[in-house]
Amino acid sequence: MDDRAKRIVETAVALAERDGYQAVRLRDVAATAQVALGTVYKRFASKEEILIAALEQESEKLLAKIGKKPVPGDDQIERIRFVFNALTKGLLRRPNLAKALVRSLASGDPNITERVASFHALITALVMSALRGEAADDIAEWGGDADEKERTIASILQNVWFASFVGWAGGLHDASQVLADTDKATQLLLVV
Amino acid sequence: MDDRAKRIVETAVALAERDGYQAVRLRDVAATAQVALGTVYKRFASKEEILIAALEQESEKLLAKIGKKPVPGDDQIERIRFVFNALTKGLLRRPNLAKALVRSLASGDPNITERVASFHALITALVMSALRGEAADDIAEWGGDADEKERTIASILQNVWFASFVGWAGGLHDASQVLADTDKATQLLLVV
DNA sequence: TGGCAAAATAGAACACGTTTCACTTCTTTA
DNA sequence: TAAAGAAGTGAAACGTGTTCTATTTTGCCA
Repeated sequence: MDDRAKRIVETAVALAERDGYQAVRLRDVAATAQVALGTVYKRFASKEEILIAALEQESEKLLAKIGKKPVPGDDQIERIRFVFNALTKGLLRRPNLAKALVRSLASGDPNITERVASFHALITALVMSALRGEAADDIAEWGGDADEKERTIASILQNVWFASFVGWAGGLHDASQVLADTDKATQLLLVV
Repeated sequence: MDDRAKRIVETAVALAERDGYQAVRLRDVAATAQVALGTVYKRFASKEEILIAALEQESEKLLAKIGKKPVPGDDQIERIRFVFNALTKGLLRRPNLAKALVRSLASGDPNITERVASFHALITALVMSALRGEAADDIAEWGGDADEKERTIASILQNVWFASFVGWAGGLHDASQVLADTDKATQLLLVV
């Protein structure tokens, strides 16, 4: 990402953080990032793409923060809880931004499918690293031959977390419910 | 819902079905429904609301279709499979409409929270009726004192299904994966 | 039945995502 | 270093969701 693209994404993040999705007006983004509107569209095909790029950037930060060391916790349940807690709290620190990102994630725009998939893969890697007590950085690299059962469980938990997070974003319930939902699912799946 | 509102929703459904979310142009909806644009906005606060009303209508149809009789199947797993199969296949019959509805469901628009919640409640009722082998119509009424464990499992399965369905809508995977994901979760949760 | 309030209508107007265009400023390369 | 092409710029323009207004139609009631 070149300089201008970085400024564009940063500006979009700042605006989304302050006032949410609708406040990310591309004319404002361009003006604030000191760039012409045409330049924005040379870098990103749409508003959604800018926000997905922001998600990517935030994900990288998260991975940098918790991916280097093995996930802390004495058993699988604790480690899973740690990962989802970090993820959820990290997003909740800037709720407007989080809602905007969710909206883009769930927009169904075919142009961002690939990046949505890579976000998905990142969360899978995090959850699998928690199941194993390893560092996520190690897992992210060899996407291959994981234990089938582990992958299934990781995928289910990820789905539960995501759906519940979407529910939070839509005002269905508050943030603690997201962790509660994920936690219950974790317990039912792992205490077998 | 009065006559005009019905025509508006029907038109929106028809347009979404043919060409998806972006094809639901409110000027076209108004013209086709033989109604002025102002009338559309007197009935519905936004495009999202029209589509959510459509979802409500489709949900009622589904409930009318499979809610009267006890869910068929010899055990919980089979019955759960039946319910999600009916739901998924029903939506997939008109994939463009389904994607448009998902987009509205996940839009996070606070104005539709209540109706999103009632869709959520409907699916919960369906899943719980499958767990028990009863008719969903019976359960939908007394939302109250269900078995805690059953409610938890229903909620988890619903979340898994929804997240996977959003994944399908976003092009992450094909429709059979939605059923496969839900089915795996069902098995892991019920074979305890 | 005449009149009035509510609802509907046609159409203009506004906001913002997106596209286009004519022009200027860099960057590369011969 | 000059020419050519790539990238950037500012501004206009278009499409569509949403709002607003002036006018007409409808339904009701005294």
